Amino acid sequence: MVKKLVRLSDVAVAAKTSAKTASRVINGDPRVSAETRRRVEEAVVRLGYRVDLLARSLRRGVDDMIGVVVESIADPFFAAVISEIELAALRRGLNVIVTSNRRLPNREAAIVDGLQQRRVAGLIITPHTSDLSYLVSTETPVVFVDRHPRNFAADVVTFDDRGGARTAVRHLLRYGHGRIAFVSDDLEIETSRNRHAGYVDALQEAGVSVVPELVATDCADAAIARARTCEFLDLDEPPTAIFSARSETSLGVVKVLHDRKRTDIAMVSFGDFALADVVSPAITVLEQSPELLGRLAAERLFARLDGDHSDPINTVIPLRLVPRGSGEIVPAGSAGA
Amino acid sequence: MVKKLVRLSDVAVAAKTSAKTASRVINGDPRVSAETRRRVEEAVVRLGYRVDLLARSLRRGVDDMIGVVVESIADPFFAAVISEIELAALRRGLNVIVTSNRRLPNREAAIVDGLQQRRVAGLIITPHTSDLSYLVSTETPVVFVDRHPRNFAADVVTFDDRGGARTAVRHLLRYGHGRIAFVSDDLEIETSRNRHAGYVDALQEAGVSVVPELVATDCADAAIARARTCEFLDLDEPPTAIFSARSETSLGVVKVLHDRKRTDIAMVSFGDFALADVVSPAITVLEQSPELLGRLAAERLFARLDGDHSDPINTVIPLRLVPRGSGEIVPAGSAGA
DNA sequence: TAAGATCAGGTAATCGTTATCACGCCGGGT
DNA sequence: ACCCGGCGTGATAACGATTACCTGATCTTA
Repeated sequence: MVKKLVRLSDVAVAAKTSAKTASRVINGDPRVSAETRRRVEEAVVRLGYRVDLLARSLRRGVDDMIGVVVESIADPFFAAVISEIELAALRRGLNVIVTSNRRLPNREAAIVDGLQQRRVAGLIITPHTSDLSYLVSTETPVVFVDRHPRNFAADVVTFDDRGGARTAVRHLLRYGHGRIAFVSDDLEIETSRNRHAGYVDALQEAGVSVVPELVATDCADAAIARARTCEFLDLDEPPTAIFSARSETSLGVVKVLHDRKRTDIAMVSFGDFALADVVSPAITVLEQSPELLGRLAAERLFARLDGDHSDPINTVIPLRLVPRGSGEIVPAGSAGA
Repeated sequence: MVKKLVRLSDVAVAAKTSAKTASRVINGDPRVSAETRRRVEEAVVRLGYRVDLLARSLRRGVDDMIGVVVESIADPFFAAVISEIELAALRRGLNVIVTSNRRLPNREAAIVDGLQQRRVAGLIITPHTSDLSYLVSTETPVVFVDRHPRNFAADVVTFDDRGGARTAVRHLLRYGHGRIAFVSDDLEIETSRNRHAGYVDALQEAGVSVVPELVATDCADAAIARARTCEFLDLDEPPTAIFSARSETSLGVVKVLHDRKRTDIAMVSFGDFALADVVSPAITVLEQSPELLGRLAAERLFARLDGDHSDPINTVIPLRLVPRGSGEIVPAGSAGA
């Protein structure tokens, strides 16, 4: 039924030599005479031989593949991260196996387990649960992205979430806003927590108190962000500005502001998104580059693969505020900045 | 250096039985006595044994992994397709290797080659080059998505590109447009070609001739689409409507129309995108569901994996026009539909 | 010229799992 | 009493490539 595959030993026979020598040719070992090499190469082509990567990896003890675990593949942010990692891996002759935890509590451990059983060369993980005990005793190099793992020493690449949020909120404060709402994902997620902390930092240093009714930290998707934004606008004393801590939630906020034609409400988004510069007013964003995140993570991982045994490195990517209009709206009745 | 892994034979020794029997327990073979089973399970837990998936796949001849080849992982469309495939695979206990051809001519063959050398259980491919000779002699089940392969019989799942484009252009014609521009990616790509054909169909059946200067088929990204749109608008006789054959190009078109405040120009986009309903005017789109595409492709592939040997099936997903405003703009000086 | 180095090539073991096949053992049908 | 069949089990051989280790032969070099 299944067509017999061509093995290395078949090639060896055809080239009148041993499997070992054929292997040498395949792997570019220089200690093979030109003549033998030629014969082997000819046999490879003639028989249509192709290395069995599973067998090779089994023997070598490590697969030429890196595992990537993100929250969601469909999220443009993670999609960009993955894409960049794949590109870097490609250059190094590695393949990428992508998995998403979809925020399911037990899924992360199961995924990482599975990847280790495949003997991946390395892992790049966006930790969701904080419990990483499942890989405590691992030899596999791991790099964490976007979030810090708890109780686990490894390279981490993140954005300056807290500092960035502080910058964004300061920006709004500077334009005279006193009632600034905060929209984010669950505070269980480290990025949300840090961005919230930055929000609080900025308000406190300006002597503005944090109003609980202006803080919504349960926006797992754009739809929920929409609902919360509506609630904000329906308050007796609605906010004059909104800081959205994530692109996904920003889509919800923008949608509501647009539907209600509230061009008087300022807004800054943590994270850029498509058409942010096209809607009216254009959205002021804190620019974060998922590509850079992916690239730096891949570089770190590769360094480890190359035997870098130094202490874990913590890379923090700074963020840049890109004013486009929505963040420079002054509150009604104000004289402006 | 490398910690010795626990092997199945170690488990066997600890459980005072043979490797084969231990294997039987691991794989849920019923022909093991309860007592032996218990001893093996205990040993597995005590030693922390984990199957080596590489070894298992080598022995079995097939890896529990499916390979997915798309054009770009970062493209929201493909990201959604991949995400859905991954979900389906997860339910079946399979993992997904994701690769992108990035439109590099030789890359596709190399990728598929590599995946086959890994003995993937199946492949889901968005064919880029039309030459698929590299997998002609394959046993591996393959499903093509979004585009048809040339000279290769296999399951294919696509959208009704031509019919959809026809619908979109008819829509514009109905609103009185006579000068309708066409913006798309290269016609080398089958989807572009089909959508262009649908565009021509609609014009011809309405007795409108195709004007070459209103057709731009070289828009590989949003930036080029922007440039072409500018050129259209600068013509002596500019179009009154634009049909953009892809979400990516639509972003470029929308950007220009917005920058120039040309709210008098109608537009329909093939493919929805974030904020399409928020910009002004909201963009009328032909709704295509990448999730459905991914799901159907995965279902087809799984059916093949389960031994379905019937003739290749061609699945075509219909599209729905979603009027939102931009497609219902009537040309200046017209009385309307 | 002899000892040592270098080189091409080969043999056999190994990676960890699973398939093949054979072996006792027990109960039931004849 | 005897044979058959199913069951639980295990020894051994794959799966396909690589690596550790070993041959000879050729080439240096003191």
